[in-house]
Amino acid sequence: MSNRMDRQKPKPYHHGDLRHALIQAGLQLLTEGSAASLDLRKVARKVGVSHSASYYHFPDKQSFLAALNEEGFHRLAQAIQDALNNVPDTPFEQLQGITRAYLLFAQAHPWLMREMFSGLTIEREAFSSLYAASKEVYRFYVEVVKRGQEQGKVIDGHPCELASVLWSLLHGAAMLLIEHQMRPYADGPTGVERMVRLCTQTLYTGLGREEQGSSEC
Amino acid sequence: MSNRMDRQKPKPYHHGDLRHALIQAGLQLLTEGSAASLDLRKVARKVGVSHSASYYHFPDKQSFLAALNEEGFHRLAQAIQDALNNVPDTPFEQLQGITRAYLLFAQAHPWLMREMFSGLTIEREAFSSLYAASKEVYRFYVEVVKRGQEQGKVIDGHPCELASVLWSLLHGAAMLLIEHQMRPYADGPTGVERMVRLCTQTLYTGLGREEQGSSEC
DNA sequence: ACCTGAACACCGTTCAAGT
DNA sequence: ACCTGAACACCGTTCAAGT
Repeated sequence: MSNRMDRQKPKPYHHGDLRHALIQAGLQLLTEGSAASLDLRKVARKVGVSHSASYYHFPDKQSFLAALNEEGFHRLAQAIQDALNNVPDTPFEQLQGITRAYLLFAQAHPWLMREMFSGLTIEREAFSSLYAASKEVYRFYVEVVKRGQEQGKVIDGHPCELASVLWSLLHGAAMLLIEHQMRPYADGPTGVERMVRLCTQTLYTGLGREEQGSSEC
Repeated sequence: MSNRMDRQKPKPYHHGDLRHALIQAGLQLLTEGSAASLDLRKVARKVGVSHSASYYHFPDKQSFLAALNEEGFHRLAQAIQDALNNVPDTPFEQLQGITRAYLLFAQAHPWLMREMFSGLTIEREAFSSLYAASKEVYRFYVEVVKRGQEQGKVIDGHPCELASVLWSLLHGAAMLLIEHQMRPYADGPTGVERMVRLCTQTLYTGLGREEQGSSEC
């Protein structure tokens, strides 16, 4: 995304592109999971640079975390995009694809997801580009709802509102999943797939039913 | 819950029931919202006690936070209980009641909710009583699903699985709500009520529809 | 323009010592 | 049994100084 390596890496003094390296190291630490909350000095150490160096690129820790979150949203959006591209253009399949992408992403990057959505470490409102990145994800939900409505397969209603409900279910499922709050049926890859089907089905047809007759299943 | 004040508050040396006072002060700081992440020394200061005093009651910060979370889950369970008691015994009403209780609780105690579900500050597995407290909340979902099934108003399926989906939607909605991720239609009390209806409706009848004919609404 | 090193305030945790 | 005070390691942030 950033255009900093188009020059042939002059490596002028100590580090060619420190800002980028810091973010990368931060994401790395996040995947290693050692991060209760990211530690600026540890990140600097990992990059092999003085701890005060980062202050040239980020005014404070919160800004650094915001940059991490932003990258996280970009990757999440990419994952969703890829999933939608590899799935038939029917509302149900799209819904299922987006659900699967979301849950698998969360399972693959639990600490990143926690960082992105904890609400503890940064005020999202204060960082407009971060807000934009999160909207990027949100847009997919709106798109899926809209296309479903055009095909007459999704109920009427303001697409943004319905998209919010959709996101809510995916997000809640993702978070409870990585907090191991829905064991044992959601452990491992097969468990996730089971959860995907459950969520999709619920989103599509709901939990209630009209007919009172009992049916076996 | 703890039986420490049945003696007539002897106030023996400096503080009669420090453990309880620390938790109370922590919850207080959480409601004041100044808490990016709780600060043991600040809590001690608020209680008017030395910062090392808390280490007699909690082995470390994480244990203290676990106690806070536990209290949070108890309060959440209580709020849900109250809501269910004041609502007709039909599955739809119960679903709506539980949804409303969850969202209102989150809106009233955003920092507590973030703390409880961030997953950043404590490992929930390590604290069995905390785990039990969260199950206390989970049980309500299972109950609602089961009763709905008994009345033939909820689809077949393992109650725990369906309850997980239910919790997912509520939880995601609550978190996105307090992160202001679903503005503008969910600001203020009327906005929350709108969200409650949306979530309940979606849970009950889903987003999809079979009939292709267009209907105005 | 970009980075280092020393310095400061502050937090989590420990431990010997107080009542 | 319950609490204090000094002490230590470590983090976020600043600032004068280096290249």
